[in-house]
Amino acid sequence: MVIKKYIYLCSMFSLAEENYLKAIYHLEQQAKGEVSTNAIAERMDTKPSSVTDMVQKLAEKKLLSYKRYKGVLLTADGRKTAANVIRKHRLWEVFLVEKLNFHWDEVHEIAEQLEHVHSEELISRLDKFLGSPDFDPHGDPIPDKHGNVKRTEKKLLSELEKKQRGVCVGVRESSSEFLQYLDKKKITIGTKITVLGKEFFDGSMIIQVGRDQFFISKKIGENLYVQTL
Amino acid sequence: MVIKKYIYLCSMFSLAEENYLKAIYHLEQQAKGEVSTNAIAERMDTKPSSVTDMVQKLAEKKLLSYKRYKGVLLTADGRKTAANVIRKHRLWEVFLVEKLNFHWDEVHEIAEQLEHVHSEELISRLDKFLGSPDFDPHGDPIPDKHGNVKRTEKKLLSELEKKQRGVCVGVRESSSEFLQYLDKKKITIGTKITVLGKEFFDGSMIIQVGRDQFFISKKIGENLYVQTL
DNA sequence: AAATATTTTTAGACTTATCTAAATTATCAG
DNA sequence: CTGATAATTTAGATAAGTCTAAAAATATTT
Ligand SMILES: [Mn+2]
Ligand SMILES: [Mn+2]
Ligand SMILES: [Mn+2]
Ligand SMILES: [Mn+2]
Repeated sequence: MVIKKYIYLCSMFSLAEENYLKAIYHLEQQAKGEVSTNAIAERMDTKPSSVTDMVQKLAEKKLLSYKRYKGVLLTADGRKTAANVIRKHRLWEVFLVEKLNFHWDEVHEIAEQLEHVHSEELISRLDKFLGSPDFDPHGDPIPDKHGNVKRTEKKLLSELEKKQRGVCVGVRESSSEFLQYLDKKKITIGTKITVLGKEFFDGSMIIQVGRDQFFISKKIGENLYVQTL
Repeated sequence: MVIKKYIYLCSMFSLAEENYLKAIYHLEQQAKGEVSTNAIAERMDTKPSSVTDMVQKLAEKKLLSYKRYKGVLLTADGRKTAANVIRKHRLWEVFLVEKLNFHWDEVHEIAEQLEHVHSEELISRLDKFLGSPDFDPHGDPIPDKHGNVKRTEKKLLSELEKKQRGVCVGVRESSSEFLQYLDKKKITIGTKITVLGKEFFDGSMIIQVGRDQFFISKKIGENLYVQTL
């Protein structure tokens, strides 16, 4: 029996290419307009010179548009490819939490690997197996197979005013530390939160979660997404 | 947010290293004794010179013992590492067939990718989720977490004599073509087969499967494992 | 508008994993 | 035992993706 070579190469994009596309996709959403070389380098924890190399390669492949010194923008192709990687990442996260009982702060690293497994059929069946979920365990929307994302109305908890009420629909940061803090405070996706007080000096708040009332810093409020009720 | 680099590198072995270890492990089982450079090259579909390079690297890492011109043998470490990759491959194959309803001839390629996802916890949970299966969809034994394999008594269908009866417990080759042939003939793991006749000239047989009786070539008989009843 | 600082790109080097071609060692037949 | 053949290794090249250091372009200050 002869083993097939180039599992990755015979698929369309390399692991490195997919990771760059994903990073650029996310950066495009945050800061509207061209994405800078340095921004990509920082997000990917690489050097700007490496980014320039890769960006030139991706431009040749028509996945993004690039003019020297002017930053990049994904093309329709590039955006679709990136969204598909993100779709896979988030579906796998759902699998890990719903089926393998991982905790929501443990799944990101593993999904970073699983998202690069190439098989349309696999993802289509995984999606069905999971009941075609719309959101991942952190409340992030799962793009459909065409790369379209249903963007929902949500704001940061820090944007709520005194006496307003919201339901937690997602986290902006999903580090273990932050997610574990939320667990300790019994906050998860779907939890209802009422703002009892807000301090303008430092942006801190007093909130009510279930029967508990407690203080949260500005940083917490700026990393929790809610829908107002 | 900063993305962690080197998901693969911070785990112990590279994709290429794991594939070499796996290939050598399989070759060791077939032909007892040292595994030759050419044999590895053929199985991996690479050139012998590439094999020499990799084998020298793996020897430095104490995963195998190597003497120039004399072939290689896995060390205990090397064997355990290889068995663990095979464990992952086969568990994922079970997942694909049992949970995602893939057909047994569709899962190998996808498992070739999934087997390189690094996370002990993932595999331990996957194993539990699947009910700690002992065999993969092709009847191959799944090594335990220490790399131990329960080797079962099995022989090739071609070794059976006239009037002997056996139950299919595995396939030696698992190409799509062969597996689809077996489906057409309604043979799968667990199917009972009776040898009605055997032709010494060409090794062909007449067998009974359920109510059907039909002719099979030597090649078929040499790729089907059975346990005699 | 010129000087300075920052960002971005280029040039050249390194690592991993691969290849071809040539050299070396082993094996086998006479 | 010796020469031919086969197997294996070495040497040198290549491609992908990264890095450092230096050059070039852009942005910001004064
Ligand atoms: Mn994630
Ligand atoms: Mn997520
Ligand atoms: Mn397989
Ligand atoms: Mn198998």
